[in-house]
Amino acid sequence: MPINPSIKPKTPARFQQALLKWFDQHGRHDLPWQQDINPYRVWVSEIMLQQTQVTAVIPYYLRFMESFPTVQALAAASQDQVLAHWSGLGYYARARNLHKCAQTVVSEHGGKFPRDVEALTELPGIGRSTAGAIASISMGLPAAILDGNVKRVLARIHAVAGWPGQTAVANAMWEIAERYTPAERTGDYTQAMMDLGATLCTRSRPACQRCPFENHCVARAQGNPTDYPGKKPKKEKPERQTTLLLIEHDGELYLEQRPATGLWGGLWIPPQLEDDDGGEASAQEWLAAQDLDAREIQALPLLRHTFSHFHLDIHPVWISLPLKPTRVAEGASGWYKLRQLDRPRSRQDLGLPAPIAKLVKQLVALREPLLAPC
DNA sequence: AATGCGGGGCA
DNA sequence: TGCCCAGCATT
Repeated sequence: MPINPSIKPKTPARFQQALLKWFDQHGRHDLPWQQDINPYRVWVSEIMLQQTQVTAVIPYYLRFMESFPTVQALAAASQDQVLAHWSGLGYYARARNLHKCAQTVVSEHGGKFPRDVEALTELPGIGRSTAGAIASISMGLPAAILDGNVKRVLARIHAVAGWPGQTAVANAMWEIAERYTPAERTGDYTQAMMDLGATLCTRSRPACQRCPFENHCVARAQGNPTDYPGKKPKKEKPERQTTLLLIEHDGELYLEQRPATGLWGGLWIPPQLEDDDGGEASAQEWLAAQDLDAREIQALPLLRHTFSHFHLDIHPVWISLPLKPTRVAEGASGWYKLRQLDRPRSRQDLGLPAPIAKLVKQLVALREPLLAPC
């Protein structure tokens, strides 16, 4: 790829024109949140899309909208119901913020999202970019966004060096984003930028040949579009160990609710021995301490779950009890049918972290011959 | 196994 | 203001 130093990005007006033309012809217009557009629907989609790709979000979004069609419905729901709908998406603090935000919109804004970026930003879980997306897409206001897709597109077109996590780099990109954002058709422009980043200007193997800015992109001219945006400096992830006690009686599993904030906040998991890699042996110890008798104990294969800042090695131990104990945990806890836990639709009031859902699935497979004799 | 995604919250 | 925090899909 020859380097052409004379290449220049388009002026804002030409940029908008080319982008909107591309969007009209090749962009996606049939996504669920592009139908019946209103602030509530756009807001929910934006929060989900912050962390997950479109194809994964769609089923969650449809289920969410079916259960909570309005901000009032969401505000009236229990946090457990909301977390259950979020179960498997990750970043559960966002679901908690989503719920809190709905209640704020109802109690302090009469059930209407405020029609201005600054006021939107005050709401829990809504930052500058998400506020811009809601304002432009659902209200037609001339507000800029700078999500991951837009960062990638702009960083490449202008060959912006550095990692966008750095304040100076982010500020430079916001300035470019504001400069390009048009006063007319702002919502279409916003969706077009996100669409371009998601479908053509992808992290790896960008489809530059099909890009409307192929001949006006500095990174393309340099021949190294994937060098932009700059990478986050990486650091070592520590490893932590934990033993999970999958306590089962008669097809039911014992679960406890996590504290409201922090890791897996508000979600339901089996009793946990933290910083423990003893597996079966420490499970025996725990049972003795609880004065419980197990009918059967079986260590299951190690499950490594990686969080953003550490690895968690989960040592699951399946414990089959002959009798259901009367013991009650400090916090919320309960016994739940394994086969219901295994079907998201039938555990509408219970959020499970992804690795726990995976373990439940394994357990069901293990138990299936016993549960459903043919 | 590495990567990245947007915002909250704390020193 | 600059860090650290958080869960999963994709690659």
